Amino acid sequence: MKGIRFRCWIDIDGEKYFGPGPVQLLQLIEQEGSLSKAAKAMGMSYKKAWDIINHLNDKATDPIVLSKTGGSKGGGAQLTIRGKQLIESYLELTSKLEAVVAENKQLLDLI
Amino acid sequence: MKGIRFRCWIDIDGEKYFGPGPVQLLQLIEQEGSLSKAAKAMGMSYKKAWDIINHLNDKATDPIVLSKTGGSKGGGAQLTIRGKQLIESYLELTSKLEAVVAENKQLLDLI
DNA sequence: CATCGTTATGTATTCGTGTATATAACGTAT
DNA sequence: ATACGTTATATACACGAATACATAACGATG
Repeated sequence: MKGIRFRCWIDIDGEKYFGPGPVQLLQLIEQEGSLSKAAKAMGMSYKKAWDIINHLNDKATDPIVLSKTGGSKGGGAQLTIRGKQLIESYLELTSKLEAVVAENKQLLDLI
Repeated sequence: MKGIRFRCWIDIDGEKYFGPGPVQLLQLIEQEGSLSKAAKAMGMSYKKAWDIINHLNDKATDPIVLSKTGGSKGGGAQLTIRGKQLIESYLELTSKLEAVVAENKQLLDLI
């Protein structure tokens, strides 16, 4: 089966900063309230998930995710307002791109 | 420096078939008349370039590149009409996507 | 028929990335 | 004070992909 696909992401200083992977991870964090559960839910190692979130917070002017250790539930993680805005704006953009792609599927007739 | 980037490609049966790399390679083949020169021009090993072209022709209903061995110049490669159409249509699509991205740069203000 | 530059093809090796594994720190509740 | 589940962090290992390397085939030309 043939199909047109695309990927859109944000670069900072030439290196990948934010894209489909982080989006899904943030959505799962919002849903689960936990970084380890979010990582497991998307079949990703905790370390990689943590690296992503750390990088996200590190390079941004305002934090994207707030996390805490200890407590009865062991700790947890949640999105900031900025984090939620970031997801929303990104999804808005990708949905526009998706629409353009859908309008140009005749490209597939060439192969 | 921050920026929004994207990549668009064609899948066949879930695997990458055609994207930015092959586009550039095809353009250089058209310009040079040679696969080895095209590969060298984009700093790619000849083998990888050949694999790409082979895969391109193999999966398509009509060939994208015609090549010949031997002769006074050793051989050569050139695009078919289909190949040229493919490049043109692909670039048309990506330029539309580029326009959408450019209209949504305010996303960057969140980080 | 020897030469030449290209296409065609296989194999070995390097390298980056993700995963696995291990350990520490944290703080609430029992 | 102990237990628990999570965040935080470092190191070692496995895997796949890209690259380097090596070699054969091809055919016009002189």
